[in-house]
Amino acid sequence: MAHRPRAEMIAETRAKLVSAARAAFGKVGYAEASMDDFTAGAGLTRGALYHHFGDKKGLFRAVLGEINSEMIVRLNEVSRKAPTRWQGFVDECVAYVEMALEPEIQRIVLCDGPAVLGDPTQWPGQDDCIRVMSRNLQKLMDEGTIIEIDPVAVAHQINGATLYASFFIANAADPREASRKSVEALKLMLGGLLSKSEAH
Amino acid sequence: MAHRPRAEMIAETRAKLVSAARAAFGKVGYAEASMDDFTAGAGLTRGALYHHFGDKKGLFRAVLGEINSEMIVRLNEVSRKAPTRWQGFVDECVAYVEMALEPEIQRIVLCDGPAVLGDPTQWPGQDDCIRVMSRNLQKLMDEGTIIEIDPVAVAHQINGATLYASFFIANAADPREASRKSVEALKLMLGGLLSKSEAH
DNA sequence: TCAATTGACATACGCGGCGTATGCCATTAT
DNA sequence: ATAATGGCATACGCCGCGTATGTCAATTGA
Repeated sequence: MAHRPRAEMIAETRAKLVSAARAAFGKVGYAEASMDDFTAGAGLTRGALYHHFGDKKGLFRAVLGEINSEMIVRLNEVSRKAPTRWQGFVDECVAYVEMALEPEIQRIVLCDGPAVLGDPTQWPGQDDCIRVMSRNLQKLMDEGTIIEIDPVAVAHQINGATLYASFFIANAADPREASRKSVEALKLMLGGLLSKSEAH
Repeated sequence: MAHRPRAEMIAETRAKLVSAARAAFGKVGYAEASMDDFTAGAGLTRGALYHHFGDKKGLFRAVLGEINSEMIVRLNEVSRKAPTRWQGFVDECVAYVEMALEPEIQRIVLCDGPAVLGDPTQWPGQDDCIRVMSRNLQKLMDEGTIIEIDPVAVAHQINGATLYASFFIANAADPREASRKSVEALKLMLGGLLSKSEAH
C-alpha cells in the first residue's frame, strides 16, 4: 500500500498538536496545561512540539491564529447578512460579545492571550478583528453615517467594551437578562458615533 | 533598647513582601517572577511568603489589592475636582485610561490579573473601580443626565473600552496623538449615554 | 537500485521553580 | 522562669520546561 505523502502526515501532526493544545489551554488555561500531558493525549511527545513550534508560546500562537480565523469568518458572515452597513456593524459588535462568551475563546484569547503574548493589538497579523472593524468604521465615515474620528482608536475601545461586556454576562446570575442589558448599553454607546443627521 | 512590638515587625515583613512582589510582577510579569529571587531581594525567603500569603497567587492578590486602593483614591480625587457630576464622570474615565498606561498597572492589573485570577469582575472586593463607576452612573441617572440603563453593565463596558484604549495608546508611534484621539473617541461614545435634553 | 542525506519525531538529561514538611529562635503568656 | 505560640528559615522532593542527542523512515541523485 502506498504510504500517504509525507507532507500530509506532517500537516496531520501539526493539526493534532494544535487541536490537543487548544483543548488543554481552553480547559485548564495556558499555565496549567502540561505539554507532556496533552502531547501524549495526541499520541505524540514534546519532541514533535518543539520541532514544529519552537516552544510552548509558539504553539499558543498557532492556536490563537486558528481561533482568530474562525472568529473572522463568523463576523463576516454576520455583517454580510445585515441590510445596511451601520446595522451590519452593530450586529458585528453584538456577535463579538456573544463569541467572547464562549469559554474557550474567553480563556485562550481574552484571558491568557495578553498575559502570554502581551498587548493584543501587537499580535502579528492576528488582530484581524480590530482591522476588520476599523475598515468598516472607515466606510461608515466615508458615507457620512458616523462622525469623523480615528477608526482604529474607536475599534480598540469597542473591542475592549465587548470583551468586558462578556465577562459581565458570563458571571451574571441571569446571563440572558445580563446579555439583554449589555447589548442595550452597547448600542447606546455606539449610537454616540452617529452623525447628527443619522441619530434617532 | 525596647524591641519594636511584634505586630509592627510582622506588618513590616508583609509590606516588604508585597512591595518586592509588586516590583517583580510589574517588571517581568507574574509567570516570570521567581519567588526565590524577589523574596531574597527583600531580605527574606519563601518561608515568609507561604506563611503570610499561602501561595504565589495569594501574594498576587495582596499586590492587586494595594494597587487597586491607590487607583480608587486617584479616581475619587479626579471626580471631586470636577464642576458637574457628568464632567466628573467623564474625567474619571479619562483618568482611568491614563492610569492604565502606567506599565505597572497595565502589566499587573490588566494583563496578568485576568490570567491568574480569572474574570476581573469576580475579584473579591477588588472590582472597586467598577463599583465606583456604577454608583456614579446611578446618580447621573437619578438626576436625569443620562438615559435609564443598567449602570453595572455600562460600567463594565467602559472599563473594557478604557483598558483597550490604553493598549492602543501605549504602542502607538505617537502616544500623545493617540491619546488625544482616544479621549475624543471615548467622549463621543460616552455622549451616547446622555438623555436627549442633555445632548449637545 | 542503492547509497547518502534530510528531516520528523522520540528519548534522555539537567535545571529551576513551586509547594510542603520540618526545625529554630524570639516573643508573649502564665 | 518555664511553657507555648507563631514568625520565619532550611531542607527536601516533584514536576514541568528546554536542549542535546539519537533513530528511523522518506526522499534524492547517480
